[in-house]
Amino acid sequence: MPKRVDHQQQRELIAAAVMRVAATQGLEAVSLRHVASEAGVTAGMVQHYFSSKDAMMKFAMDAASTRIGERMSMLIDTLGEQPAPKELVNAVLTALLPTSEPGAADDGRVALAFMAYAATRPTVAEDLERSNAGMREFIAGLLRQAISDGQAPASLDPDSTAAALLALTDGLAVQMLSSNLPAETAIAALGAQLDLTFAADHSQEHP
Amino acid sequence: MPKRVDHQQQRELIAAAVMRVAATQGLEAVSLRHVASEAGVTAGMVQHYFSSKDAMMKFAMDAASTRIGERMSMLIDTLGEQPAPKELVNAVLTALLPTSEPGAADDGRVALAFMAYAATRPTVAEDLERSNAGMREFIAGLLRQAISDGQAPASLDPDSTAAALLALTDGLAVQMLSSNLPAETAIAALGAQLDLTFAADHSQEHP
DNA sequence: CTCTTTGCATTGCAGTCGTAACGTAATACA
DNA sequence: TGTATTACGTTACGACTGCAATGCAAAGAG
Repeated sequence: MPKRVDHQQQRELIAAAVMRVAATQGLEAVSLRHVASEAGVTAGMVQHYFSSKDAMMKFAMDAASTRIGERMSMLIDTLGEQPAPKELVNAVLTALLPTSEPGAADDGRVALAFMAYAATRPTVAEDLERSNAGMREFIAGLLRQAISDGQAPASLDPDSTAAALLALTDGLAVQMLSSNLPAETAIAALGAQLDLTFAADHSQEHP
Repeated sequence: MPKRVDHQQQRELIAAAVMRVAATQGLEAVSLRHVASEAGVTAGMVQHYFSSKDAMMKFAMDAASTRIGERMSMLIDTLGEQPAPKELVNAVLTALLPTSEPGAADDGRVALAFMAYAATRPTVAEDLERSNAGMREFIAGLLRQAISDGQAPASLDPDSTAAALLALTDGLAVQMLSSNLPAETAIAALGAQLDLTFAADHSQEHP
C-alpha cells in the first residue's frame, strides 16, 4: 500500500479555506479552484477529498458548528464553578456576537451567509432550525435554573424568553456585520435587555 | 424620432423580476439571462436598460427600499388619527417581519440576501447603515413622543431602545426566514418586548 | 418619402464554474 | 524486487456568466 495520509486532517485543511473564502468574499465566491488556491493546494486534490462541491460545503459547515460548540463550552468553563446566571447567559450570548475574538467576525459572516442561503433552501433551513432549537433549549435551561435558584423572576417564561434573547442576539450580530453596528453598542443592548429580563416583574403583562 | 417608451416603467418591470428571482432562488441566481426570462423579455433588452449588472441591482434595491417605505407609511395611515404609541411602534416593527402580507416573505428574503451581501462589501454596508439609521431615528422619535405624552417611562432611553427593538425585529425576521420560526411566535415575542419596554421602570438599571 | 434616432434581438467572446477522465509519482506489502 | 494501491496533478468538456458588437424594424421629423 502507498503513502497513507490523514484524511480527516486534509479535509479540515480544505474546510478552513472554505471558511476563509466565504468570510472574506461571500458564499458565492466559494468555488473549487478558489478554495484550492486559498488552501495552497490544487483543485484536483480538493476533488480527491470531496466527491462534490456540496459534500465539501456540508463538511465545512459541520466543522464550523462543532467549533462554535467547543468555543462556547470553553467560554463557560472560564466562568468558574458557580457563575451568576445572568453573567452566564450574558457570556453565552456575547460569544455569539462577531466581536473582538479573533475569527469571530469571520464565523459570523459565514453564519449570516448560510442563513441567507437557507432562506431559499428548505432542507438547509431544517438543519438550521435544529441547531437553533438546541441553542434555545440550552438558554431556556439556564433560565429555568436561574428561576429555581431565585435569581430570576418566577413569572418569566423560560422558553419564549430564550427565543427572544436569541433573536435579539442574532439581530445584533446581523446589524454588526451588515450595517457596521459598533460592538460596544451591541454588547450594551444585550446587557440592558438582560437587566430587564432578570429584574422585571412579568406577572402583569397583557392585563 | 421613433417609438417612445416609458423607461422608468420598463426598468421597474425588470427590477420586479430581479426581486422574484432573488426571493425564490437567492441572490447568486440573479443573472442577466435568468432575470430576463423571468421578466418575459430578452437578455438584450435588460442590457439596453441597464449599463451593467451592478446598475440593475442598485436600481432594484432602491426600488425595493422605496416600496418598503411606502408600505410603512400606508400602514401608519390605517391606524387613524391618534394611535397609542405602543400600538404604533408595534405596527411599524411588525410590518418589517416577513409575515402573511403578500410579498412580505419575498421582500424579507431579498433583504436578508442583501445583508449577507453587505457583510463582505463595505460600500454596500454603508448604504445599509444609512437606511438602518433612518429607521432607528424614526422609532426613536416615536418613543420620544410617547415619553413626552407620559405613555412610556421617562427613564427609557429612546435611542438605545430603538436600536434594541430594531435588532430584535431583524433577528426575528432572520429566524423566520432561515429557521422556520413561526410568525405567531415572532409576533408574540415582539409584543412581550414592547410590554416590557413600555411598562418597566428602567431607572434602577446598573445600580 | 427619406432619414435618423430609438427599441430591441442576436451573436460572439473571454472567462469561470463543477465535474469526469486520465496520467503519474510514491510507497507499503508480497 | 515487483506490484498493486493510494495520492495526487493535469487536462478537457459542456454549461454558464457579464458584456460588447452588430443588425434591424419601427416611427416621428424634415
